[in-house]
Amino acid sequence: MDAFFAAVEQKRQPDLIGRPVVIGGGGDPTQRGVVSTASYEARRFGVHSAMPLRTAHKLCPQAVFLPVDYPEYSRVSRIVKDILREFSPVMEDVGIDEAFLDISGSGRSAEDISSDIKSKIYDKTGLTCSIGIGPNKLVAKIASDMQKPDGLTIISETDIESKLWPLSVRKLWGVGPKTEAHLKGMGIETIGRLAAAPLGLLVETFGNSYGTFLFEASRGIDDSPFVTNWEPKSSSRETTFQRDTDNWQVIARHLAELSREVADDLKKSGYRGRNVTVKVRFDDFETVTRATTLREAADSVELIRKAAFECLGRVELKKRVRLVGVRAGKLEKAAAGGAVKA
DNA sequence: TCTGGGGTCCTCTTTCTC
DNA sequence: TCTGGAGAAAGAGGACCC
Repeated sequence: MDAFFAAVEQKRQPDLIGRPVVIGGGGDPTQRGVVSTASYEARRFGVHSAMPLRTAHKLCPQAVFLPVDYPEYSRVSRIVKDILREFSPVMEDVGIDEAFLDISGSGRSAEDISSDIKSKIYDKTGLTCSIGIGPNKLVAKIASDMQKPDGLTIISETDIESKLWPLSVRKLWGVGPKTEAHLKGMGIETIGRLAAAPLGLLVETFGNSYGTFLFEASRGIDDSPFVTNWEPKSSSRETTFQRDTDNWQVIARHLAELSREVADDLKKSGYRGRNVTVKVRFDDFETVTRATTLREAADSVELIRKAAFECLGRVELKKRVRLVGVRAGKLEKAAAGGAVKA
């Protein structure tokens, strides 16, 4: 979906159409938070996702800042996903505003299906999307990014060299800022240059798994399957304080509250965690985690909180704390009926 | 001066168990 | 009882995604 959160807000508040809109945090650009989505009007001022709200406000003070309204975006997301499933039962969710669709068995042309999908989504939601067609998920994903908004890009196996190779390595799904910088240091800036690198060098530099991935991805090779049903592996809550703190009471109060939220989330989703991890980020952004394994999987506030405090006790609180978080991992499905104890 | 929150997966090291 | 090795599990950190 194109600038999804911002587009949903512009749809329900039409006076926002044509204006720079920035969605993020609590919607107050003087508070801590980052940009989730910026409308295309705001992007012209240099505002982009993951940018601190304060920075966005400096770049574009006239923008309308709004809080993230997940329930509403999820509602619209479900409408979109339902439409996609009409076109193929093989759909893989990629977050709230993206999905992969396997249309290889449809017998229709990609252009046909794409224009059908676009018009159906527009009819039901008033929103536009960008579609990428490729021989696999990796290539389709890159294609979907090439023409936005409201784009359609088709890349076939024979287009890999001409369409993929000139692009920055950063365009590959799985190459982030760290790897981009590392590759740049090796003189590799484009996907084409990456494709020219010997497998041995990549494996030596990045390890077997990631090195092989880079080698294949640069050639447009991706045989990863569609993941059509997904089980959660962990469930977590974390908070960044508005001001860094060294007040143990404040930290403890938040840790207790986060533990409660994690337990609530587990109960609602019908899972129990076998493992509890506490995360602490200090004012210099150093982040440490401490984990503990429970005797048996739990979803009770008491057990999760107790484990969380045991973990916190192993963290040396030598600097001001910026963030605390609690995560339940090693999830197991709660036994039937276990979640409805009165 | 800044740098969210919710996730996944990988790697390395340590600890446990046989 | 001590020792060492192999392999699994646990713990910590880091990179990446939306």
